[in-house]
Amino acid sequence: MRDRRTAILEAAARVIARRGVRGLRVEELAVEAGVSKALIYYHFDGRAGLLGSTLGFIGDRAERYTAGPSGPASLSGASPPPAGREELERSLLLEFQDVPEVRENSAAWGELRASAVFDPELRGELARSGLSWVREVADLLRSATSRTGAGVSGPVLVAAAERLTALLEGLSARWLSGILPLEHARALMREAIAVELQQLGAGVRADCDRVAVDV
Amino acid sequence: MRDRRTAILEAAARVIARRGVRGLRVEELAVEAGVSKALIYYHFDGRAGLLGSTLGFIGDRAERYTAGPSGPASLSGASPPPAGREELERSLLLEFQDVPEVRENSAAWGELRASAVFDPELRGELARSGLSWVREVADLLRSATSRTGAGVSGPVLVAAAERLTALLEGLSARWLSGILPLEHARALMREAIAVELQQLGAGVRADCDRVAVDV
DNA sequence: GTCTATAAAGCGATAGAC
DNA sequence: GTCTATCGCTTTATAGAC
Repeated sequence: MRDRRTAILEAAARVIARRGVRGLRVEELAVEAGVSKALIYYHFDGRAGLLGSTLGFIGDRAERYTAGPSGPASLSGASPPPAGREELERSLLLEFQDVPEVRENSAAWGELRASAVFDPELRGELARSGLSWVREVADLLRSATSRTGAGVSGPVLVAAAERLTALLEGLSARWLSGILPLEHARALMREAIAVELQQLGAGVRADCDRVAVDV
Repeated sequence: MRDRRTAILEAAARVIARRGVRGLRVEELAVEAGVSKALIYYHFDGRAGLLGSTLGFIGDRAERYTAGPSGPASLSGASPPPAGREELERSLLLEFQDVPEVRENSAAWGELRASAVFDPELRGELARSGLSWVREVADLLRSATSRTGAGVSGPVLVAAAERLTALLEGLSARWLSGILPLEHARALMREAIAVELQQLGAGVRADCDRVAVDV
């Protein structure tokens, strides 16, 4: 195991995912992390400081697994990144998996985002992580449209990225609160990607033709 | 002022919008409502019962201002509902206004949705309200596409409605947490509506042609 | 750095008078 | 129906030993 401080942050992410930010009790966190309560106060500046650090920790971790290799498959070779659209879909659908690490990160992230509405101290980190995420998705959109959609301007890509990331957060919230099945959320996300790409001029041309025929 | 019970619910919506569900203290609510703590326990079944009642109250209020007339302008006559697309935009952009009642409702709704992730008791009401909202938006989409997009199937409309409502929630969360300016949120929402409508075959035909020319 | 023990405060909930 | 007063548990936070 890594140093105690990191162990506490990992435990905090787990507890937040399970109980929410308001449900996080320093004592429960201590048990989860296998340390004493006092040690948490030694390493962090009270409960508030702990939450801030945890938000940063979760943001970093999310960037790591979003930007990283696409799992076991990537072991098979040092091939250059896959075609833009696949990479885009992979990246955005990554959040919709019922595996502990992902669910934990999504839940914790959603909690901290919701908490930021009432706690201005958390907004800085939230804005920072959000911005880099939007930029990343905008880049993926550019790659995905580089062949067919040449000449798409930056702001248009950024707007599409903002819509896709905001949609992802909305769908994620519904999934986590149990009112939207996982597969349904994935399907809606995939469709949204297709719609945005088509709008940017990278969609399957037939779709656009079909629509025209309907008229 | 109405009866005390209603006054307490109104105060609860205000406090939740200000402090969040997590931050709601019975004592603070008592001060806000101008009553004693004990009276709250007399009218509601503890804190949990109070939250449940408040969720219902907020849901009803949201339906009222979503389905209701479009403000002062509607005083001018008993004209039938406006063209589908305008009505759709009006309905979805209604949530993005920096007036107390709307902001309060949005914030409280977002809070209760976030709380439902960790409190299964809140999910029933959430699912009920969410479903009727999706249906309403799907109906508006049908109206907006009835001329040019004849023959669009129900499930396709529902999926588009689900994407738009989920996007709205995602954008709303960002607006309320102060990382997305109100006007930017409105613009993104409007664009999303345009993109979805075009996909459904109701968009300005020229857009699709333009894309085809780019190839 | 890490623990045990304890102080201090917060908060939900109730009793009982009016 | 509404209030004042208070109880009692929970939770944050710190003191001080090792």
